[in-house]
Amino acid sequence: MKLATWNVNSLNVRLPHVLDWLRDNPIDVLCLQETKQEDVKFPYEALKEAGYEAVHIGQKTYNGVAIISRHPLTDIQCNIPNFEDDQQRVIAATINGIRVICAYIPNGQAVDSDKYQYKMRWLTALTDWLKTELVTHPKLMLLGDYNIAPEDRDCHDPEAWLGQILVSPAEREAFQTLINLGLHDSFRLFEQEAKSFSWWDYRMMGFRRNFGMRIDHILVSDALKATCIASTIDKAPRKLERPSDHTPVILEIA
DNA sequence: ATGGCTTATTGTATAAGA
Repeated sequence: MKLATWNVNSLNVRLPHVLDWLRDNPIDVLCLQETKQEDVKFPYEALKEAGYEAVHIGQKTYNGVAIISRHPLTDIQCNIPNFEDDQQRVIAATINGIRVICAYIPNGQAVDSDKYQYKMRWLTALTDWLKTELVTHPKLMLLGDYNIAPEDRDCHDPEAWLGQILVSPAEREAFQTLINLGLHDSFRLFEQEAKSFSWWDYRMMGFRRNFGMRIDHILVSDALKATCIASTIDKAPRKLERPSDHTPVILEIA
């Protein structure tokens, strides 16, 4: 089974890329972030024609997450339980016995901003929820845009970014706290090229110069670790006309 | 390099992303 995560930066704009990508790649489950559309506009029909079921929670302009799957989705959960949040950033479903959680973790804007405080609060709530979720669902996977580059090697220029959002010590500690629940960064279970990134700024020819960050991740629980076969980043969609600034991260499991 | 891009919006400038 192959699962992937992709921040599409508006599904309205990127639907052709998503459909083309699904046609060309044998993906079973795709988690999307930043659909930026209300549920009434979500392209259930086009995805169904492509052979996928979908669940989505969205809003106008910002955020919005979806899971699309070739296999049945059950026990749908939207948002983090007991966490007051008017932003649509989490959707979860059970697929083939695996708890699949799709998350769009807040960006944070700047370390001295309210949005950064929200990001940190949000990460705490996510961690608390996952702790209980892991008890009932040992086979669990957290896929999404984390807006955190866990290590210096996940950043094209750690010195320039020192202390900034995406790499700040508190964010990296929060990532580590997730790992300490018994999760594993599946991309790092395998040998990878140096300077592997999943996002590149639209500005300053970021992609052509490979000025990027690895901020999209697939964490897997202890119970799934041994089933992991390969993890890759597919840069092809980032090379298309009008691309998302993120590109898909893929995990293959047995 | 604190942004030169891209998205959406009851728009014609602003907010947000990362």
